[in-house]
Amino acid sequence: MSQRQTSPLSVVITEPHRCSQDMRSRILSRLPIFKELDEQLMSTLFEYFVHKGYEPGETLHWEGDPGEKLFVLAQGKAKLTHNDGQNRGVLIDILDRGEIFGNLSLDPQVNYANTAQALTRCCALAINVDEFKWVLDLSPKLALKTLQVLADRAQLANQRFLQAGTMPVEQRVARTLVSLARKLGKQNQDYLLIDVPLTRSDLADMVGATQESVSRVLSQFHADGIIFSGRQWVGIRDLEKLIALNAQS
Amino acid sequence: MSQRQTSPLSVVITEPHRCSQDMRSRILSRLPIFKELDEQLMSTLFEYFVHKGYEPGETLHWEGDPGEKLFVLAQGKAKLTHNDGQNRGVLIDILDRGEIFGNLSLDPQVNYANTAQALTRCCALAINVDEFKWVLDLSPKLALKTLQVLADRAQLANQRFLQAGTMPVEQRVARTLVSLARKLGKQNQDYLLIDVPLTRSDLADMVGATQESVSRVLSQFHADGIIFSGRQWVGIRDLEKLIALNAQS
DNA sequence: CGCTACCTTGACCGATATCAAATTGGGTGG
DNA sequence: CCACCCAATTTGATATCGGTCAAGGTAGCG
Repeated sequence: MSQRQTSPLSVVITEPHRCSQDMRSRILSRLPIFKELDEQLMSTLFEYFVHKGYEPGETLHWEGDPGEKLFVLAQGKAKLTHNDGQNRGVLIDILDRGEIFGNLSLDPQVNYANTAQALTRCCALAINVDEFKWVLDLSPKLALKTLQVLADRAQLANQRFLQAGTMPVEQRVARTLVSLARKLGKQNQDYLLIDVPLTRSDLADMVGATQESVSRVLSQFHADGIIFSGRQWVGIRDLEKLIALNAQS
Repeated sequence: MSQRQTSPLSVVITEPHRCSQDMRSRILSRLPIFKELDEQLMSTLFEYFVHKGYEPGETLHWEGDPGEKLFVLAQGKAKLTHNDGQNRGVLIDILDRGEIFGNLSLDPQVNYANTAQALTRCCALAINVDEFKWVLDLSPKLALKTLQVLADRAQLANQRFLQAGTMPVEQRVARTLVSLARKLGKQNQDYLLIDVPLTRSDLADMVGATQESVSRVLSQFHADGIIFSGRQWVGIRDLEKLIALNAQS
């Protein structure tokens, strides 16, 4: 136990401010949203996307700023947060490769409703909403897919609100870990790593609790042999037990 | 004070299961969503809408059922809720005349994410999502408007979640009353009536608290001369003070 | 006028937030 | 590879908001 440790999290190798042309169009064409687009349209649409790299901690867009763009994460991970003044915030979602965010309402008059911040070195593609709308006119299916994304997010938020009032912190943490594992899990030696740098505070902002409470819960889980953790990372040893925890009651 | 009281809430006079053809198209054409549609399209779209009346307590659609339709409330009030098993639920929004709800994702494969229930006698127009989509193909602007509705709702839910963890119940109730007053307020003699039948439980489901806690808070507000209330209704005497309450800290 | 669903009040207690120190993981530079 | 360092984490003690359980009240519909 006294041996030297390094964080088990994946290191993103992308050069900052750069992701290959090739990768860009590959990412885009794989997106469910663009699946049913005809090729002609797709290539003109892709022209409009600009790419940019970000270092961990850098902000892709700020809540409250004019919502000029729509983003797609091409590489790395980012977090989507919503703040209320200087107080604590909500961590709405962890964004992974291929996810869409930014001004989903597609109305440039509307400000960004949340802030996107890089968790790892990452690369994002962005398009002006006006240009996106222009394509939308040609393919309403795109709009439907966008609707779906928003509907899911609204749904998620309501569920969180519900759980915040109903369940004890322990269950909320358990549930959150499970869903993170499903989304970002990476199998290591003898545990399932949640492959993204997440502080206890981040986790706290996801479940609606304090950093300290989350820490206590994780300590307990650790003592019970359910998880394995370090700074900014959590590995799951016993997913079953975790699932059982949030099913009961 | 010993004089006989009747609820000050407005009574909806609509015949059940009936709202005039005239009213229907008037309601629809006034909707922001349909504002920019050309007349030809609008009239064909309106053909698809069917109307139906509901008694208080009746359900317009159930969470979990196949999301076949999109609704527009033509008259009366309804509430949109989200439940988790038999436990407590969330009251997502109070629906007023002209508001859209139902399966906003417009994917008939998706189930309704929430339940809509009449609070007063009311009348709603409904359209099959398939038919709506058909019109969508002709006018993508419609989709944009729908996106806006969803984006707002997601935003609202996140704010609620944030407040649930950050603010004491008193402030959450104050804030909720203010927003209800803004949306549904009707000026009476010496108070601003929130013109919709809302139980303490409903209010509790909006702020994420128990009926009892809400009752205590309202009692306090009453003692402080801020509000005036009876069964299923609340009137606001001092809106300023209420606003001050949720602004502080 | 009576009944019942809705609302109020009280007592008690537990889960969490807060405040306050330690402790340490693991990145960095030598 | 090792020593250093600091932000991230853990842990403790304490206060308290608000949930739960349990009776009563009462508004206002029929």
